[in-house]
Amino acid sequence: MDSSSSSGTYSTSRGRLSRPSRRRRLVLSLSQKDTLQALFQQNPYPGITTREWLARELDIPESRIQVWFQNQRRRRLKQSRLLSENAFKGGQSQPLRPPPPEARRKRTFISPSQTRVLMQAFERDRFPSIAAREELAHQTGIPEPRIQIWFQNRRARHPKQSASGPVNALAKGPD
DNA sequence: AGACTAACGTAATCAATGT
DNA sequence: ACATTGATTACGTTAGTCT
Repeated sequence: MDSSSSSGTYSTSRGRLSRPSRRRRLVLSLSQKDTLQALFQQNPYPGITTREWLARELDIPESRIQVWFQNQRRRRLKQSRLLSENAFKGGQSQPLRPPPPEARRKRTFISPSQTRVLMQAFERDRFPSIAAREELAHQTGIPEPRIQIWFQNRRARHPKQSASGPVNALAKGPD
């Protein structure tokens, strides 16, 4: 399978018998990491414009850029905590608060018919694999990263209603 | 085998949109 | 005002890469 649509290399899916549920892991090149680190130093919270510019510049999907920044912020926080584990005397050690300057991604509109497709898929499987998500993306025309977010939000807001419990567990007891 | 880290999970929250 | 819901965050976990 190709694996060469970008300058980044993807893992060669070691022929796992169980179908992979995650997307193949991206391996960043040295120069890609360089650019990411440089931009991170300028702004650890890049907006959609910067992320999309980076995505084009590095030939990496924007969603992967976004995840890289999420992971990198965490690495930085952990690291700075180790450095200042007991040397917190100078005052607050700059909690790296998020002053979100740049604009977010514009809200994606999902039509009722698209929502129906997603709902049906959700009932079949609340944790769709990358293949399933891409299939849904193809069916609906919604980008796969947006579908992933849709499922995350859906799971959080519609918790499983006791799969093995009684069907009518709506009434929370009379008062 | 262990370190590193991309991918992915939840929970809370921000924010746009519709009522 | 308020409900709904997409987007973003911090933080924890899973799993592929590399030494």
